[in-house]
Amino acid sequence: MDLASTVQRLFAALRRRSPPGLSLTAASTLSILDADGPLRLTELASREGVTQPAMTQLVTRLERDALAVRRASAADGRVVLVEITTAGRDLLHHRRRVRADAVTSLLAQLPAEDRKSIEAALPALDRLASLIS
Amino acid sequence: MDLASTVQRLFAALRRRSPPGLSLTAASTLSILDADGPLRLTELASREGVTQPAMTQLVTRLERDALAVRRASAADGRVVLVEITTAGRDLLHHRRRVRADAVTSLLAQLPAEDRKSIEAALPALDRLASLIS
DNA sequence: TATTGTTATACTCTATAACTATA
DNA sequence: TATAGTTATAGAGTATAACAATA
Repeated sequence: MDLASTVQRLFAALRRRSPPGLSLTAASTLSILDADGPLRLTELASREGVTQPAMTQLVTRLERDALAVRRASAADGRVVLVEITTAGRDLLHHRRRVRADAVTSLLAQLPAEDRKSIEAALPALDRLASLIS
Repeated sequence: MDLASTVQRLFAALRRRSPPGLSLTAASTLSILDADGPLRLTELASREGVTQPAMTQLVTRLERDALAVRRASAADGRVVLVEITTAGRDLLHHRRRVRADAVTSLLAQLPAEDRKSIEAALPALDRLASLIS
């Protein structure tokens, strides 16, 4: 029983219950844009750990779906600033709510002591995630 | 701070540090074959939560890479039995070891009480994962 | 007819290499 | 020349629909 396998199993399960229409990377990128405002494409690619061409295409899809827009930088003509739209924000928040509800209802099926230990470990797991990023 | 987001962040981080050469679904499918022996293609698809055509293609890739083989069923001529090879088993175990080592070295960077609470929650998280599948 | 699996087709997502535009 | 981003190309991975073989 190791943490990596457990995380993988949990994630695979979550993914299967996620509403479709937004890939993992797309959702994660929207989260960053939601939290940290307009960002350069290169900065986004670096934060997501994907290549610049991959981010170009992802942003193109997000823009096609009206979830984000490209803007020019006044300071540097080469730079593209990516910004989340209201529709993007709405979709993101809706997905989060749906997913959180699903997890909550699953947790409710566990014994109380299991819930308690998971809840107690959450801040530590969060710090672990921050450590890795 | 919710569990779903934390799991997603942990998984994204793990994925980025995973050695290449085996996708998430490929690794997960090999795990099933490793643990539960030769299985029918339909059974594999159902356990992975993917469609039958998707599993056909995945098994074709695994077979091409010599990680699994197709076998005929003596009892039913329609059935394909998928079996992990020694090379598949070796690769799987190697990946697990590499990943477990990475997680261990990361956990070592956390305060002792964080490690303790994560360790304490692991069985509960495992049960949660089983619940979802 | 029902079940098992494959093939055909299309889309997302990713990478590397080559390119364009701006600094 | 260096940097920011795009385009070209290729491959993995997924889905739905249509098909072939076996039961």
